[in-house]
Amino acid sequence: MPLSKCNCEGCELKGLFFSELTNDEIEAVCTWKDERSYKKGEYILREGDPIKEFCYTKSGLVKLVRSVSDQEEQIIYFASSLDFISLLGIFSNDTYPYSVVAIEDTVVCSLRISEVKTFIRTNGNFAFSVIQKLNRVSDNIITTNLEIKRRRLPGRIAYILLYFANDIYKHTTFELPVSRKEIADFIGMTTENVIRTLSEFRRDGIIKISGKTIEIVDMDKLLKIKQFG
Amino acid sequence: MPLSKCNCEGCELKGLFFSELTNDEIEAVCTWKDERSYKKGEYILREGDPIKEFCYTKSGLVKLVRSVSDQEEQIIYFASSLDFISLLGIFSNDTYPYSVVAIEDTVVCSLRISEVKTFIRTNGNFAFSVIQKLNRVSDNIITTNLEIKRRRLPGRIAYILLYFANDIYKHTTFELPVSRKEIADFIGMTTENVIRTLSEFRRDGIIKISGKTIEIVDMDKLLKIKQFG
DNA sequence: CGCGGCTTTGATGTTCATCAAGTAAAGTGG
DNA sequence: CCACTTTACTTGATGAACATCAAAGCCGCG
Repeated sequence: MPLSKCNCEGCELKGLFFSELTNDEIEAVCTWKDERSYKKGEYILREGDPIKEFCYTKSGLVKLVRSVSDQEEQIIYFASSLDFISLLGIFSNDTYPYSVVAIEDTVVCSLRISEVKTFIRTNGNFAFSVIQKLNRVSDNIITTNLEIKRRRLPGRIAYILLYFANDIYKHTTFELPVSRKEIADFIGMTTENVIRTLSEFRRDGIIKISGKTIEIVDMDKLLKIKQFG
Repeated sequence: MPLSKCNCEGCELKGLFFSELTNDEIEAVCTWKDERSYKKGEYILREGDPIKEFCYTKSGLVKLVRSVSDQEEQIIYFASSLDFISLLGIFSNDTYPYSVVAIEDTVVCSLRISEVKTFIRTNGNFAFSVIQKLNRVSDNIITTNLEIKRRRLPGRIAYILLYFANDIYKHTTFELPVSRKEIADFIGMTTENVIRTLSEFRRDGIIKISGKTIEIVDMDKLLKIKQFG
């Protein structure tokens, strides 16, 4: 996995993450930047690994997972492009409390955490920018988990289908990037009941399923289930 | 609710929150500091209010709640002394996405958010300190919610009892600061089932209950229920 | 006193997990 | 490429976990 040539100036993240840095500073960043590609299924970070880098996704889709017992894991969050994947405890822990796995081909940009920490201490605007972004991601994770928690099975399934349709793919037809089991691990239900609910939605004409492809046919009904189910 | 005189130098938070500021800077902080006391049950912040202050609890106990419908609310977290209560989205939102209510008599210290933001931009070490602390709190909330989510009713009750006993009161006998309904709103179950489970624990000789007072009698058994229930 | 909120218990039905069994799909080695 | 293995998916039957409804006791407060 080779280092890429420095092309931060053209990176779509510049405006997001580096808006507070001067071009000279960005030059400096490039000397310790590392851009890597991961295939679907590959581990990007492993639970328990020492935190050495500050990572974010340039493109692709990843899941944050933690194992809660042998054979059992809990999915914390799905992070899409331009999200941070180093966040939970990155500045307060020494090791990652979760793993990050690519669920689609993903490009990750990593900065050495020590250098990021130095930048935070010396560049207040950069620090503020980091706080804002970390804050937004944590907020998202917390809110998403609360929204899931207050719903029952059909509502949870509706929620996640609409999440992929509206937030990730911005289309009513999309390829489910996750297995039924992964949905189950995310919403805290069993695989069988995830499948059953999807089948019911299909029988009721709310969605069409063919393998991993989902088409939302009756958006209104799905929204109502999300609201009241 | 009067402003207190400036006594930050002696505040137990100095080492926690202000360790990165010089005495002169702390002096400056004091000119826009506001310390207030709240009685049990009082609202400290209200969902939807504009975020003008950066608040933390000096002493007491509060709950972070959000209303999810008429008659229904969800408890996000219990914050004890020296916790931050302004966190979720404080640097990325304009209004509070949740309310904060005192569940015991509580003293809250508030700093004007605009001044805190300025300090973050001009004092990198302060910024870093804020990031660390926000990070730790978000991490706690996320982890707690995941731990609750993966358990069933008895495990969830055991979890919250042990949380109050070990983390908050550091004693096996304590006054439950929350109603049965509030426990229910936190763990995502009904009030009746919270009561039923507590009664079962009592019948099984795991705890003693008299009103709000809880005594943990069989710690081993409670720990096992927390682990496997 | 009496009202309203909190608590408690029981009865009942719904929701969900578990177990079982079978099918489809996807990877593996010859 | 095909037999083989494994993994993902699907459906049904059953029982456990939980919500809901109902009713009554308790307690603080006006």
